[in-house]
Amino acid sequence: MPSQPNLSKSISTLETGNFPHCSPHCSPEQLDAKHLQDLESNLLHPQKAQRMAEFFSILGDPNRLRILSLLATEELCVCDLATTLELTESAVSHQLRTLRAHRLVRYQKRGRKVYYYLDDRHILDLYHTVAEHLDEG
Amino acid sequence: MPSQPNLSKSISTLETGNFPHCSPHCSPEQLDAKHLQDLESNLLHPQKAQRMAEFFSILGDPNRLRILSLLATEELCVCDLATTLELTESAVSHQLRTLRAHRLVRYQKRGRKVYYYLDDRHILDLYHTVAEHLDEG
DNA sequence: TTATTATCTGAACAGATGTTCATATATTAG
DNA sequence: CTAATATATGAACATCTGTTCAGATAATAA
Repeated sequence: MPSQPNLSKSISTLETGNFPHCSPHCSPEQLDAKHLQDLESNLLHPQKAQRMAEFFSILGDPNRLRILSLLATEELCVCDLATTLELTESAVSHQLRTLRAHRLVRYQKRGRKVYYYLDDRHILDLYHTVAEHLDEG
Repeated sequence: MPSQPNLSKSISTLETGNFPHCSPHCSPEQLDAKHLQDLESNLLHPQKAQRMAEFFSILGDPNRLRILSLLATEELCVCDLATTLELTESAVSHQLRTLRAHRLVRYQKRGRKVYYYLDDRHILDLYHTVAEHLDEG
């Protein structure tokens, strides 16, 4: 079962999009206690960072992304995915297992075939945001 | 140098958010040539999938995410990052190298310190989209 | 029934990844 | 100048990851 933490609040301070580049922090002295406390209030906590990292890691594989790109259009069975992607059925099955475990896809068995389909449309937003990022020079 | 492909067009078919779960595809026959051609037109091509996967992989490490969460608030030098995150300066430096190589952070040298800051505010959108995803039960 | 098809799974293996350690470079202090 | 500080870097190492392979399960076909 994947964990479902609430991360929105912990990153609320990031929402302004205001980056103080080259702010007056040129002091050669150490981090004082107050400043360090400020920093830690904005810091992503280890557990949450871990969960977010795990999620991003799932999208960090080209074959998983290609599987998702196919499933975004229509549901497909393992053998059709394998044929289209030119991968072994075993490799596809292993990847689908990962995607299933993290609730990115669901499946429905019909006859001896198993049809997979996207479970989460937020992934499309991620696609688009990354696409935007990569579009910029 | 990170590549900057245009991915928007190739995923334009994903934009409807319309998932034909359990569509009339129950046929036991093979993929015909036409259907396979349709699929391949929506398929993320290997090179593009590779680039997107590399980008997601960068965000797929908890310590890199924690570095970014700190830099989202203010620029910081390596030693301050290391202190706050309780990592060695070497580990932080290695991670910053990765973030630098993929243009997620920039740096400015002042004296013997090197101050890093976020280079890309799209990362905040990614944060939020993932947060939304993880918020759902 | 047996044979075939579709999928799943664990083990093994190779390749990638992140940290540590030692060392190098560069800047400032004394 | 030398010493100390801040960062960077390559090698070594352990761990993680994705694929292949062999074998297991389940459903259909003959």
